[in-house]
This record gives sequence, C-alpha cells and structure tokens, in this order.
Amino acid sequence: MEPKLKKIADNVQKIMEIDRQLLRSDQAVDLIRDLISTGKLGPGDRVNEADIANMLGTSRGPVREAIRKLASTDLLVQEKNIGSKVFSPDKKFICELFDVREALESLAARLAAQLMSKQEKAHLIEALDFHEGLMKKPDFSSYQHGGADWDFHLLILEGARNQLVWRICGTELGDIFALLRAQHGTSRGQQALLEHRWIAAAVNNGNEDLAAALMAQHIRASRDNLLKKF
Amino acid sequence: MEPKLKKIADNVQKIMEIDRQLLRSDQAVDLIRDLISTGKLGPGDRVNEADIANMLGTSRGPVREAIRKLASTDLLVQEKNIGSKVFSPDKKFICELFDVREALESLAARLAAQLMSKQEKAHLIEALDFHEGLMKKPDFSSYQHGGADWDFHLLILEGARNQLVWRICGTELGDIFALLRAQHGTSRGQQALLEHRWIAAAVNNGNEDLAAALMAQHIRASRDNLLKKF
DNA sequence: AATTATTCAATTGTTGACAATCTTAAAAAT
DNA sequence: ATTTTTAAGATTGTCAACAATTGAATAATT
Repeated sequence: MEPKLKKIADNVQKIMEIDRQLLRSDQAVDLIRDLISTGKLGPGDRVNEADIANMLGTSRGPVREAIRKLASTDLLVQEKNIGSKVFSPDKKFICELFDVREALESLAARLAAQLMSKQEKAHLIEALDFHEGLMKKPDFSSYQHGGADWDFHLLILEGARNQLVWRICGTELGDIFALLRAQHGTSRGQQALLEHRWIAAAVNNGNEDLAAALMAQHIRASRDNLLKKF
Repeated sequence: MEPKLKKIADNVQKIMEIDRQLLRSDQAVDLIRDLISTGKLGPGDRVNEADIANMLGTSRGPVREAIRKLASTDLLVQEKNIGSKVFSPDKKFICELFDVREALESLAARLAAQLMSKQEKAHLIEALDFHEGLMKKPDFSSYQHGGADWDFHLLILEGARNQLVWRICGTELGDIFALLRAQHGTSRGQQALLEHRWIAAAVNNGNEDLAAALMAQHIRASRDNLLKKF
C-alpha cells in the first residue's frame, strides 16, 4: 500500500488555504487540484475518498461529488468499485493535448489581438518584464518559472473574451498541464520568454494572423521540448 | 411553479431505456442527458434532485454526483443553496461555441484525412447516402435530420483518433449542441448534406488542407444559419 | 393599501450507517 | 513448495435521516 495521502492528512491547514465559505464539494475540488499541481499527488496515485474527507473534516459525500467532477475532465480516472487515480498522461495523449492547445490558443491569440484593451495589452508587457526579472534572480525555481510561463497564456486566454475557450483551455486543459508541469518542469526558459514577447508584440499591433501563427509555433515548440522527456 | 419533471416522473420506463448495470450516478447522467436532448427539459428549466431520484428509484446522493458532472461542462448551471437549471445559451455563447467547433473540428477533419482507414472512409459515404435517403422520405422529421447531420460530424471526430478532441467536441460540446438542436432545429437540409459530401471527398482523397478548410466553412455557415433564429 | 414580520413548506447540503465489492493475507489442500 | 480456498480488512456504492437555507404564503404593523 501507498498511504501517500495519510501522511499529508495530518497537517492540511499548513498545506493550503481552504475557503470555508465554499461548498464542501468545491473545497474538495480545490484541495485535490492543489495536491496535484504541487506534485504531492502524481500520475497513477490513488485518491482515497475517506482520506480526502478526513483532510477537510467532512464526510465522503461531497468528496465523491468532487471526484466525479474532476473525473469528467480526465484529471482523475474512475473505475467502478475500485476507485479513482490521478490520470497518467502518455506520449500519445501529450501529442493530442498540444494539438488541441495549438488549435484553441491560436484562436485565442487571434481574438486577443482583436479585442484586448490598451490596459490589458500594457499588463501583458508588464507580466513579461516581471517574468524576465524573475529569471535573472539566482534562486528562480523551475516551478516558479512554469507558473510565470502559464500566466502569460492565461492572460491571452482572458483577453480573448471567450468563456468557452477559457473553460476548456484555461481550466480543463490547464489542470492537466499543471499535472505535467509538476512532474516534469515544462518550460524552455529564455527561449519561451522570447517567443512570448513576439506574440505580445503581434497582439499589441492587432496583427491577428501573425499572433495566431506565432502562438501555434510556440506551442509546437513547447510540445517538442516536453516530448524529449518521454 | 413548473413541475415539468413530476409529470414525466410516473412513466419513466416508457421514456427511455436505462442501463441498470451502470452506477446509479451514471444512470442519472444518462437520464438527464436524454431529457435535455429530447427537449423534455429546455433552457432554464429546474432540475430537481428528488424528482430525478424518484424517476430512477434511487436516493439523491448519486443524482447529486450526476448533476455535479453535468454542471462541470455547463450543460447545467448550479447555484449554491438554490439548485440547478438547464443552461440557457445566448447569442454570444453560440458564437463562442461555433468558434471553438470551427477550430477543433477543422483539426479533426485534417487528422481524419490523414488517418482514416479505407473501411471508415467507405462508411462515411454510406452514412451520407443513408442521410440522403432519409431526406427523400415524406415523413422525415427535423429531429431525425439533425441526428443524421450530427452523426457525420461524429464520424469525422472518430476518424481523427484524438481522444481529447473526441471528449471535448463529441461529448461536452455535443451535449450543448443537442440542447440547441432540441430547441431550434439546427440543420440546413440539402445544403448541409452537400457540404458534407465535399468534406467527405476531401477526406477520402487525403487532402487534409482542403478537408480542414471545408469543415471550417461548413461550420461557419451552420453558425450563421442558427444565429438567424435569435 | 402597502410594507414588513413571521411562519411554513420545499429544496438543498451534509452526515453517518449499512451493503456490496474488491484486495490482501493467512490457511488448507494438492 | 505451489496452488487453491477461505476469511478478514479496506474501499467504494447507496441510502435514509437530519440540518441549513431559500421561497412563498400568511399575518401583523404602519
């Protein structure tokens, strides 16, 4: 047995802040998401209902609802009468994931180039400057770096003003991407930042075709980089 | 009040076949999906937990899990302490939906052109012939027509061999599309069939660029047609 | 008459217990 | 020693009851 969760269970409060206003089931969703995105739970790890319930001080009912929700987007995999595990992405799935990201995020970049406000565009540049500043520090971690990288993509998705793209790309695929990032550090450092700057420039100029093309290329490069580790 | 569900509740068995092998929560998912795709539940209609539970002869626990799952893809909308309703797509959402479908299904058409087997390609043509046959019958309903139309898109999605595109487009967006179809009959009859034939030809020839472009155009036309009704 | 309290019914949120199923490990048989 | 059987142990699936919240109808107040 592998009671990974039980070891964590004791000091939950120290692990993350939980919004007690939320429904128990939403608290459970947040907790499981956090456990995965911080690498405390990895691909194939069992997610025990009772353990999660104990961590939150609730019963299993809400936890089951949470697991059901996360399984509906394949972050967890549920088997009847057996339980649920964290999804294990293989090479093929990663190719599929990046194909979808390429299609949807280049759409998002195109929309962002059309729709982003002056303020948002300025904020985009600020975020890149901040990211660059982070990288110059001696103690910048791969984890932070991956976070800053993803933040850029979220800003583009936000600027696209498309709720559906946001949910699919930002939330659903984002969860799986967080899982990948927690396991393998999936950023290409300086080069990724450079490509982000090109994309931001195209978005700022309202050059939608270029923005879309650059985003597609960026995501393909990102995929190739990740596939090397498989 | 609007006890739409309670009237249905009595004769559930006659409404649809339910697979009793499945988990109760999956049975509930199937039931709710069916109620929506057949138009028995429409946008804004309340989905009462106890009613669904009564229809299936179960308790509310599994029903809550089902609602949670369907709400995670926005087919249902959940409000804390108030309940859940069927999602009400507005004009803006429909634009978003079709933008996403255009991006993902043209990707699917491209992949299908590369990957579909001879058998699958033949089956594609058969499906179109069958569809054409249906249309010539005097009693072909708009409902059947919409089903046959969607079947073609599913065949393409299947041929793309991309599990993620399948889940997002075929399942998630498919659910919402089924809701739209049940409310407004969303097919353009003869013209849609013709465009399907063009796409199928491109796929059969392995002409991926053309297949993708034709699919994108087809979906844009489909969107414009639907938007007229809003 | 209009507005505010107050009660009551309906619905959701949560729980703890029980039943069904699977897993593991010990015991029995070959 | 290897396999099979059996029996506990742990985990999931389901339920029925209770608590909390909301919505609506009634009563009370101005």
